[in-house]
This record gives sequence, structure tokens and C-alpha cells, in this order.
Amino acid sequence: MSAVALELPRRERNKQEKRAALLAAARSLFARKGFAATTTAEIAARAGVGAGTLFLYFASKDDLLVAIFRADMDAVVARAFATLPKRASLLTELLHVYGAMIAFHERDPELARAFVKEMLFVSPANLASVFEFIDGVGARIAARIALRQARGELDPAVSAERVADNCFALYIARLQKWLGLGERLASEELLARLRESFELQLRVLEPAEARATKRARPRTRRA
Amino acid sequence: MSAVALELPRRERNKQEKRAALLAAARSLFARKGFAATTTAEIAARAGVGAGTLFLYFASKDDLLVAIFRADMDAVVARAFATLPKRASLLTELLHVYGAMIAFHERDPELARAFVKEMLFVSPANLASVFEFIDGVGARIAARIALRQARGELDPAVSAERVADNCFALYIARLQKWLGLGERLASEELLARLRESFELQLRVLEPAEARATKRARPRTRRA
DNA sequence: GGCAGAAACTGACTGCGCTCAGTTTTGTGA
DNA sequence: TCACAAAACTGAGCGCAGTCAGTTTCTGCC
Repeated sequence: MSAVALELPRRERNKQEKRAALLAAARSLFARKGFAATTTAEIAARAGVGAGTLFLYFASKDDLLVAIFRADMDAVVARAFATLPKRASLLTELLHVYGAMIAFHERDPELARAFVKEMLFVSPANLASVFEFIDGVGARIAARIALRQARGELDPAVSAERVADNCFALYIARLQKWLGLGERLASEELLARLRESFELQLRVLEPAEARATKRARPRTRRA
Repeated sequence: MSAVALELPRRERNKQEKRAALLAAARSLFARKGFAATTTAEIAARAGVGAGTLFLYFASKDDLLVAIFRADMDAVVARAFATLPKRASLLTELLHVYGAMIAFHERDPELARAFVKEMLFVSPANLASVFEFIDGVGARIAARIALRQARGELDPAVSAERVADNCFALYIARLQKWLGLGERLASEELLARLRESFELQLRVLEPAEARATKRARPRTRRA
């Protein structure tokens, strides 16, 4: 009958603790031994539960991975938006945010590969959480675009949401290709490719006058 | 010492035949029972080889699937380009081609899901073949763009290859999201989303003058 | 033809993700 | 306090993808 007991029903508390224990166990084992080399039985044992219990909390081993990654990505993105460079171009801001995500993926390519592969093919609950994340990033990018549109720096006739959405799609596609390639390429390569893709997409936001001017010098190469 | 024997060394011939038999067996079993419900042992048995032999020809069950799909997609794309509508806009042409691919995926969503998920995470040989396909589509789309640039219909200062590349990335990302969603949505939905994405990307190709004109009426809604 | 070495093939076996029939724990109402 | 239902948990067991030590088939050479 302590004060603590009032906060939550005992059952619910236990469940949350077990879920957290499983996530923690999985996180540490994945980091130490890698995703493929870690068995679900090990994770369950380390979390102090039976082998079958893991699957009451996560639909599959992949599901568990996505849950972990999803949580980490939130922190990465929050930090990236909090440290946006001042007075930078939209392109720079985009690369700052997506660059942070890429850097995170680069820390453990094996996990990243598995995550990116499974991301969209998990249990409904997890899938909803992934979409929430994607939409969250999209909305924040859209806000950065809208800001500039309001200032008259970018064409306000173009839908900020749709441009943001396209950019995320471009990011995902490039990231997958990069991770699929047995990551022989440096992340700088990926960032360079992404910059090109974004540049091409963002050009649609340039006010018509600016664009007409640009046309005079057909190609802008060498920085 | 017959004439036939001269064509290829016996061994090589046998290998090709076994590979073909495995592909045919897998194709028919996947179609009848579904991908998940078909075991590699069944496929091997139907092809008349031992269970282990399958893995001398394909690195994994997924690899086998990708090999099958890849071959079919070639035919689908070839057909799509051969039946391009006359005097249509670039956007219409793009939707014709990608629409054909989507229609193909819609025929067997379970297989399509597995394919799209594994596509970039297969054995090196298969991966190369997948990239060949992607590049092939990209090049053909780029050619359609270049044609219009040469005619003066589109801005020649924009790289046709890069626009085509971005379009493929947009396609892949949208397709994955659609297939991941337990395909409750009709393919028309996907096509509509894709049209929006392409529209936004292709706008970069509009000659500057045309674009300045368009700006007069800020939004083009209702068809 | 016959032999040696290589290449191709085989299927019993392994390890692991996931299931499910049975057991324990928790919450509730008398 | 006890009975009893429901929820949570368990781990032995199952099915299957993928492996590998041993076997067969092929090829080039004398």
C-alpha cells in the first residue's frame, strides 16, 4: 500500500519492466556480438525471462530490432534539429539532419542493414511507430521550408510537405542502396549522392526569377 | 561426338539445365502455395536434385526469388517501353512504365513484398543483376527525357540521368511503403501518390519561361 | 582404356526462430 | 480469507533454411 503502488497497477508495471529489460538485453547483445550472432534465447535469458516470453512482447527478432532503432533515431533527429547551423541554406540544413542519421547508421552497419531492410515489414504496432517517425521528420523539414517561403526566399506556390516527403523518399532509397552494397563505400560518397538528389529536388522551390537567371550559366560544377 | 556436343561442354550444359529446372520449380511452387509456405526441400525435389544442391546455385531462398523476379521484370519493362503511348507527356510515359511494374507486383503481393524487401540484400551476383536492371530502366527513362530536351520541350541544362535516377528512387520508396502496409490500399492510390511525386520532380525540367508563366496561377488543383 | 584430380552433388545434420499446451501469478468478488 | 477466472509466463518441441563430410560424375592426360 505504498505510494508507489498507486501509480500503476502491479501487472502493468511488471510488463513495462520486462519490456524494458528485453530491450536493454537485446541492445547490449546486438552491440557486442552482432545481430545475426545473437539468439533470441540469449536475449530472453539475459532479461531474466523464458524463451517464449520474448515473443509476447515482440512479434519477431526483427521487430525487436526495429523497436530499439526507432527509439535511438528519435534522439538522433532531435539532436540534429537542435543543432541546425545558423543562417545556412535549406540544402545545408537537410544534409545536416540526414547526415546525422547516416552517421548513426554508420556506427553499426550490420544493425543498420537489418533495420533498413525490416523497417517497413514489421508488426502493425511497430509499423505505426515507424511511420510516426517518418512523418515527424517530414513535418519538421516542411516547417523549415515553410519558414523560408514565408520570408519570400522560396516559391510559396509549391507544397512544402510534398517536397519534404520526396526528400525523405530520396534519402531512404539512397540509404538502402548504400547499405545493400556491403557498405564498401564511405559515407561521404552517400552524402555526395544525396546532395545531388536533394539539389535537383529543391530546385523546384526556387522563385521563378532566380531560376531564369541561373539558366544563363548551364552547369555549376566545381565548388 | 554428335553436333550437339560441340555447342557446350557437357558439364556446363547440365549446370544450366539444373539452374533452369530449379527456377521453374520454384516459380510454380511459389505461385501455387506462396513464398513462405514453400520449402527449399520441395523446390529441390521438384527440380529433381538433392536438398543441398539448391544452395550451390542460389545463396538463399531469397536469392532464388530475386533471380525469378528479376527475369520477369525485364519482360514487363521491355513490354512497357514497347507500348509507350504516342504523343504523350513525359509524366504520362513515366506512369505508363512504372504503372506496368506496379501492376506486375500487384499480381502476387506476397512475392512482391519478399522481393522488394530482399532486392538489395542478396548475393553479389544477384545484386549486380538487380543494379543492371535499375540502371537499364534509368537509362531508358533518361533517353525519353533527352529526346524532349533535344526538341526544346524541356530544359537541356538539367541532367536527364539524374532526374531519371531520382524518379526511380521515388518509385522504390513509394512501392516499399505501399507493400509494407499489408497492401490494404489499391494500386490506384499508389499511382496517384507517385504521380504527385513525379510531378514535383519533373517540374525542374520545365523551361524557365514556362515556369515563370505558371507561377501566375499559384495552385493547379482539380483536373 | 584407365587413372587421377577436380568439380558437382547429396542428404543427414545443426541451430535457431517461433509456437503452444500446460503452469504460475495476479486481480476480483463474496 | 478463499475461490476462481483471466492474464502472464514457460520451455520442450517443431519446422525449416542452410551446412558439410562424404560420394559420384566428369574431364584431361598417358
